[in-house]
Amino acid sequence: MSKKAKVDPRIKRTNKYLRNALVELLKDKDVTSITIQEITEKAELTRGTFYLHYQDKQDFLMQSMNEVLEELIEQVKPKQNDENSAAVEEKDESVSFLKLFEFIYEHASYFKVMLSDRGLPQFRSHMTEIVKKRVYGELISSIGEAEDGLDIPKDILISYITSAHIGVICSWLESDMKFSPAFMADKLTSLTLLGPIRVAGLENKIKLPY
Amino acid sequence: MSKKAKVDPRIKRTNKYLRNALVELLKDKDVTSITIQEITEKAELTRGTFYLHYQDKQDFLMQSMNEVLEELIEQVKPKQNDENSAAVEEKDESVSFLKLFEFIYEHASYFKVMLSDRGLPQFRSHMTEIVKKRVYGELISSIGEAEDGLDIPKDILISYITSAHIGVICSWLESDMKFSPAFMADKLTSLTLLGPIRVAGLENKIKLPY
DNA sequence: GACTTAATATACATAATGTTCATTAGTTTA
DNA sequence: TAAACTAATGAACATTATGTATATTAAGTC
Repeated sequence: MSKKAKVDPRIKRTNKYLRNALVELLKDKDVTSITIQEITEKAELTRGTFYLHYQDKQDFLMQSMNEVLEELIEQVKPKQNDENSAAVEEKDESVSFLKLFEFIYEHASYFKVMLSDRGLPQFRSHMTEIVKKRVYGELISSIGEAEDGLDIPKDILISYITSAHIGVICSWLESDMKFSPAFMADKLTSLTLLGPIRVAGLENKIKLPY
Repeated sequence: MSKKAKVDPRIKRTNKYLRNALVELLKDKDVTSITIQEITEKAELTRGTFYLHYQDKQDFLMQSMNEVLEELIEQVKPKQNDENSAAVEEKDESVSFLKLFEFIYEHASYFKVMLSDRGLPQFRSHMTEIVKKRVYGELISSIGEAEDGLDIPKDILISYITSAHIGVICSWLESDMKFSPAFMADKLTSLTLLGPIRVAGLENKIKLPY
């Protein structure tokens, strides 16, 4: 089951051009007001060529999104010893915050526009799902075990954690990655473990507005 | 400076019909694929009437959004003793989590679609700004004072808190508000104060994947 | 070099947009 | 209540983007 399906280089080229054109256009205007015309023009291709590969704009956007996010999943996935499938149960299946920040760092301009409100709305929710499953999957399972004693609904807790995670990523991207991936991963760990108030050192100084 | 500007009842009616039509359509399809044609049809108005009030679809969407969110700001704002402007400095300017949950509860169907990925992307970012300024404004100021000792960048911290907050709201809406606003406000307070791990009672059981 | 397939150029039907204007109907106010 | 105002309608029209079809050219494969 080889992965390489020998795809025509012209197709690769066309897809790349279309994808790049999209990202360029997203820097100026939001995805809603970008037309297929504009995309193909910027990509220096015919509009007909677009329809040779995609049904419509939505189809194109979703496919591009899925390609990038599947790559992200690959990167973030813990390496498996494929040769010795018995060793898979090994231990430490944990997926790191760090890997995620590193991948995003490498594709920053794409993530920045797609997570902004100019980008595809589905991108944010898709990424949130990925963070949920791939980054916090293990943590979530262990919540399941202790569930009875939990005085907070599990899905609220999970939404809290994952949304906060995505929010931190957005803020980092908007600052044009002022800090290193390692720094970010470290801070996010503190926030998750201690909570935002204690991290800020405000536990005695503040009363919350509830 | 009276607030009531005596707006023609026909205009009010038209706006209401258009707004309702939008929300209805958003239950079935995403905002991108909804046309002005469809909106006016569902509202049982002429397309010409639409252009009498709005420049284009985006204009309409933004205005509707702003109206609802300005109402939210009003609700969430601490009551001022307008008659005695000296008493404004009083104390406890705090804006409650509770008020926010209560307002959203009242307008649940609107918030649910608008915060989903079928809605206006700008809605989420606008709401995030409101939560930042109106709900955590005071908290953020006090961070400012203690800023020197802070070992985490302020904007990351703020993004963490506000994104988590919005995330919890979305999860609540998606569950069709299984819990009361008061319950939600209470849980969110715990999460902010203690952090998600301690709230889940996992502080000893888990190692984070960093 | 022959075969295959992607990209082009072009044309066309369809649908939504945004504008205009004369007419009808509902509100305000003198 | 009649006159004056203005919102909504209906209809027409130019423009733009969409999606499809087809014959031709160019690039990649075997």
